[in-house]
Amino acid sequence: MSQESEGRLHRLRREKVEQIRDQGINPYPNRFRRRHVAQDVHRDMEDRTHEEIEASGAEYVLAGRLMAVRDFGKASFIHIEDGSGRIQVFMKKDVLGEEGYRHFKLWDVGDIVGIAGTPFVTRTGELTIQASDAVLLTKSVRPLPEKWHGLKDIEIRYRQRYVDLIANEEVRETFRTRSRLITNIREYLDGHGFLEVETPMMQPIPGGATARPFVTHHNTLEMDLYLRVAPELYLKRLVVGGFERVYEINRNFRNEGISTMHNPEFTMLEFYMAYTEYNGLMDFTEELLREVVRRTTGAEQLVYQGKAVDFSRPFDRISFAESLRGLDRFEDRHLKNPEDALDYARGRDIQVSDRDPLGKIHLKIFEHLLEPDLTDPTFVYDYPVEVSPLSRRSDDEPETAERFELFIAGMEIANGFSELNDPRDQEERFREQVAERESGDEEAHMMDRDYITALDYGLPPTAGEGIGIDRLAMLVTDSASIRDVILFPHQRSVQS
RNA sequence: GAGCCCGUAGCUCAGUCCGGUAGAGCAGCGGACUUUUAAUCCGUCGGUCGAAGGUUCGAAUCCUUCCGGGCUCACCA
Repeated sequence: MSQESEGRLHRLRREKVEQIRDQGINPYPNRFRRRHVAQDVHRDMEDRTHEEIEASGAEYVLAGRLMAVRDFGKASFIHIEDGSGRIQVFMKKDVLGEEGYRHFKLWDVGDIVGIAGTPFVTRTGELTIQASDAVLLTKSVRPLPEKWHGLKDIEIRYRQRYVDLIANEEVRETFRTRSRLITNIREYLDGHGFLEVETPMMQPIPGGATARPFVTHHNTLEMDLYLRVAPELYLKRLVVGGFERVYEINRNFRNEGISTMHNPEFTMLEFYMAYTEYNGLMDFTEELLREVVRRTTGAEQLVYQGKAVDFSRPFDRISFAESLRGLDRFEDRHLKNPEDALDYARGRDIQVSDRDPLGKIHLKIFEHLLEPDLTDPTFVYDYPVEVSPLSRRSDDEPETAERFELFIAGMEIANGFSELNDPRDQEERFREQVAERESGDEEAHMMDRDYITALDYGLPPTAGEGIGIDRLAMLVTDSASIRDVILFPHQRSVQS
């Protein structure tokens, strides 16, 4: 089963490599210069008649992986595939010569090969290169998955992504789309005066989110370091330093559960805008996403797992409390009284604890009963302050945080808020977190004195936000699992 | 961490309910075929049935444990 197992086919092909060497042929030469890709041929010959194509006399030098062979004895049709696509090649003994055709017969599906030739159109209408020259470039010694069904085994697809990418065109397209998505986000932010920065992935004090970190150790410094759970506190230090609009697209690491929505390392966009508060941030986010989705997919509407999602209309906005009030039989007393809220949750099979503060109970109710139904992009704003330890309190309602989350297709996509810039308030909240940590909460924050010092110098009024890039990639590629948009998702290691 | 499901040839899958000589297609190998499209036709090789133990005259099939994966839940974004 394992990739190390000595399959019969693998052994035969390795023997074949030795036979090829014995014939004086290098199975891995590197002096071939490709001059064209498959797409060049398709593009050049588009809109031409068969006669024009054959009369063109155009010469192409192509290279790629041999994906299919249809052998007729003294002639063969093959398909080769390169980074741009596929092209059919006609291998004819008359043209290649006795020796050339014998060389071709050494090829196997999966080999990397180079060919030179001229285009024509076959009887069945397929644009094809008639090869005048052909050379083996890289011998492949493992059999490819089946041509028709492809590779379906999810475990092999994730563990040996290279095979998945060879076999499944739609997987390649998914990762191209992901890349385009990120490029479009960068361009949008760069075009709006943002500076892209890189802040530490290894941090002495992991901050900016409530999550269990991974720990590592630096030998020379003789200190433990944590893989970051968020770049937040560093990015805000940069706003203190005068970079008024900054962003970072990079990995975060959280030592927590794995699911279709969670990978231990995941990619997050975090950005900060000075002189904006959370309402301005919602406006900005809406324009950013509409534009990025349109540039990435070509439309402002998409279908995710059978559900239509519309980015073209103004995003829905509803306050957290208002959304709860819309629930069946949810009354004011459930909003104000923790015991009533507990009853409400337990009556609907939501796991809550007597120790949960009111805001946390409300959040659990929201997550179970409301979040899954938020299909079109929806901002939910004004969260309970108890579940928003990093955001600024509302000046008018101190129990409410100036915070919003954006939900799309039932997924939490973004989390943003007006930043807390009062150093004494921040210090106090750190102290509370430290107390929780000492009473056993591993996710609670540690004290970050230097961050307090930075705030002492003065953080201008600022709003900041994190957008989960993997989840956004799931949306634009219609992927059901986060592992389908991460090239190498983590798997348990195989015991041999 | 808990529940449910899955693991059979290189790949895609039957066979497991109801125990009785491990199958198919593709790929491979040999042969025919100079415009095919999952090419076709003839022949042929290929298995630690995830692993270990147990029940049984006999286990891919029933039982137990373990390994790996998927989904749901919990935590989280």
